[in-house]
Amino acid sequence: MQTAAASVAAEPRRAPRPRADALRNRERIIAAAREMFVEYGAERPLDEIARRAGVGNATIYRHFADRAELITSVVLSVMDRVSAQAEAAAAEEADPFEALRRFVHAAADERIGALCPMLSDTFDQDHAELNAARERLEHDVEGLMGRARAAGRLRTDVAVGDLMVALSQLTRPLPGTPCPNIDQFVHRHLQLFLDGLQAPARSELPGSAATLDDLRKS
Amino acid sequence: MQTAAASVAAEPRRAPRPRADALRNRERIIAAAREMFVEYGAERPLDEIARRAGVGNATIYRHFADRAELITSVVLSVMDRVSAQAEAAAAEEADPFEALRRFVHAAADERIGALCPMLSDTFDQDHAELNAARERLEHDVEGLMGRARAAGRLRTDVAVGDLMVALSQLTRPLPGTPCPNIDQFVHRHLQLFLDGLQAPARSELPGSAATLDDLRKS
Amino acid sequence: MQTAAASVAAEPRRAPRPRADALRNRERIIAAAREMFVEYGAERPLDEIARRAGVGNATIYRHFADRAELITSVVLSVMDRVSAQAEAAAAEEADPFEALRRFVHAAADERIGALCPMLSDTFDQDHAELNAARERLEHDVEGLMGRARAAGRLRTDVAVGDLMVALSQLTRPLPGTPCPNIDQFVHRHLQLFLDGLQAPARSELPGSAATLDDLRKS
Amino acid sequence: MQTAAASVAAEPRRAPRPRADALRNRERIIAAAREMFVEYGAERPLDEIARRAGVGNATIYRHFADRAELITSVVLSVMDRVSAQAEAAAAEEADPFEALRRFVHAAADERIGALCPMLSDTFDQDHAELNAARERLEHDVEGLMGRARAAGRLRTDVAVGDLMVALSQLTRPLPGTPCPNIDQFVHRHLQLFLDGLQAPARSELPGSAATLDDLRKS
DNA sequence: TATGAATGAGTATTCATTCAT
DNA sequence: AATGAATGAATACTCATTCAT
Repeated sequence: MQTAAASVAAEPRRAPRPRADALRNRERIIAAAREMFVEYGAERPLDEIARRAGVGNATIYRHFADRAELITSVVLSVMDRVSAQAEAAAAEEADPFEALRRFVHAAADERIGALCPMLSDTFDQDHAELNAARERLEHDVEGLMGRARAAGRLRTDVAVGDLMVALSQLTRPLPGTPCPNIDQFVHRHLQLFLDGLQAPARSELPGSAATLDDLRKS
Repeated sequence: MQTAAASVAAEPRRAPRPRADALRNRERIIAAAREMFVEYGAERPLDEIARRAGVGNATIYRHFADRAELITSVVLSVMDRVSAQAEAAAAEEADPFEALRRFVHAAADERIGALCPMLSDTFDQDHAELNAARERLEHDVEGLMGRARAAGRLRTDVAVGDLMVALSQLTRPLPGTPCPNIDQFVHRHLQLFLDGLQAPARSELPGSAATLDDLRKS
Repeated sequence: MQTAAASVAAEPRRAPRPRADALRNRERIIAAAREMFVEYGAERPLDEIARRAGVGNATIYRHFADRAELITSVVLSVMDRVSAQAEAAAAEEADPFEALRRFVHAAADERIGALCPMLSDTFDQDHAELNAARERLEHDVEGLMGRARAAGRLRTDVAVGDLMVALSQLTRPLPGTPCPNIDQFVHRHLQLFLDGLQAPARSELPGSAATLDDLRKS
Repeated sequence: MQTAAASVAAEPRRAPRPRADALRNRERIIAAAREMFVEYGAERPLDEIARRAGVGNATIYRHFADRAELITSVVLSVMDRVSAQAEAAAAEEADPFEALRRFVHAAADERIGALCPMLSDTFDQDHAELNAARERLEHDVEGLMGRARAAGRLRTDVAVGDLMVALSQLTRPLPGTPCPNIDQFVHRHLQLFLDGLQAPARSELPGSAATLDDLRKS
């Protein structure tokens, strides 16, 4: 997207338009890394990601300055997809709670668990693109929850932070385990959790409702 | 000692009563490792565990042949504590669903998230003590769920594997953050999940109910 | 390269022609290890071998999966050279006992003492290439000894195992000393030993003649 | 029990006469170490030597300041035994060459191979007791060789250094190999070497005859 | 540009030696 | 005096990153 501006040609120097195969490699690497992160966590050898992407190891470094930058790119890519799912659910689903439910399951399928490195303390939290993506996602999810709450379908003592953290936790890969083992459980757990979210509340919750911002500072 | 040994002749090797300080060290190491596993997963440097336990690195190896043996010991220790909590809840809590609820929150406090390495594929699944501990725990939790189900308080489409995995996932701390940060959420999430478990079921679950055994083979 | 690969589609993996400098490093490492083994045995730190070869330590692992594989490669390399010497002596030396004598001195110069790790119990005896090399060497040496025996120049109560072991032992340098110190003795000792091998036998030998195979199993 | 030793009183201070069991332990340790050195070289873990001797590891340090001192003690013990064998052979064997032959085989049986650490460069060569032992041994062997030479039974171009080095080399354990494998060969090799030593010489030797002193400086 | 090779900084584990009982 | 436990200094091996082709 930063290169999009240059697309009209004109300037002969500067960002010399990426070659088609280079772009393809970049996407392959991100995709391979996303699967790797979800299945095994973010600590896999880069050589393995390279092998899985079908490129040489050094090629990763041509596209991403270091491991941190690769992780950031993967996270951004996943947030994009998840936000898009939230927007689609809001646009296409009439029933407000069903929209929320659809989003939750869709986020799991989009590998929202690959966001987990975002929560590590080695992760650079102050990153412009990332903040924008975070705000977009928070805005989308708050919209979904607000509508459900307004319709009396969502209990009133939960906020967006509660949902996002639980969603991440329930879909996180077990470290060192291939995903398939856990996958069969994920949608069951999400469904149970959603049932607990419905109004009327069946119990009183300890603590207090949290937003995404609470997460970053706490 | 020398002469004492000689008197019994060539005895194969008597277990020579562990020294008090050695026992203390052993427990400290297990405790440090448990916290480490819960917070960061089972792949942390052993040197860090040693530092946290306040012992030299090699001391770990005096007590545990290698990393695998340490992990096994931690897992066993946690399973013991969690089973004990299940049994206490069953014995002391009159209301069947309240017994289950109490167990779930207590298991979180006992760091049940430290069981996650058990699910890794490098973990030796065929271990006598471990199998015994697993059976005891499963039996205990099935007892709690059975009573709640019989009393019509627990939805009928969930089994022990569903509960244990969700419980582990929801109580795992975010990597790189000290526990307290997440702790504020954990009991909220568990409460929401428990609300979703109550009868009557508010939705239909995908997949099918799973036992602990399913986890090992899947 | 990328596109080249794509053109052949999903080829299993073509052996990609080793680079010249990589080959050079490989040979340097083997040579350094050979000297090390001869002087100090096969238990020296790999870092030391790396330093002596003038490469980084990790480079050893790029070429050899682990210490065992390095040892095997060194052994194979030495066996090759020694076999070549045996064949040259047989081809070029008219007098049968002189051919044997020439081989013995040449083998010492080829560092046959580096074969000693082959006799350790941690050494993988069942290795295809190794068995082939062993058979070739045994065949060559038996040829030399057979001719000398047939000519009545070699005593009849010795076999190839006797010669090879003594040859290895007598040429091993004293640990901790640079080769030259012992070298002045080696050829004297070999000469004395060869004199003892000549027919007619001057005494009766204890035990019985041994082949190379006896070495492996005993 | 431990005070029993002090019972004879007299001097309350100063070298309080070693206790019987302490002496026994000391001998056991030396014997265990000698076997270990011969079988596996001098680099075995001290814990293993302790176990083989049937004592605790720290007991070794009560008797020997460090590994070097233990090695020295073993070497001294072996030199003693070998010198005694040389003297017995000289005294009891009428035929001069037979005396030499008997000594050579006896030295092998006394584990003269355990002297090999003496040749390492980490070994303290300037040690009073050791020098005395070395001189005694050299004197004894020179006596045996001198008599055989005077009787015209020993070739005239060899000296004591030639014999001692070859003897050590031929009886040295292969590193990492249990002794039995090589033992069956040792006496055959020695016999062949002795046959080569006999007069008349069957070939001309390269280099020149060497004494034990040449070894230390070369 | 893409690659295979090289490297140094890390981690697991072992071992000689010291300490507390 | 003897022991079992503890420790820090090695050593084998891995991996992120840089270099040469």
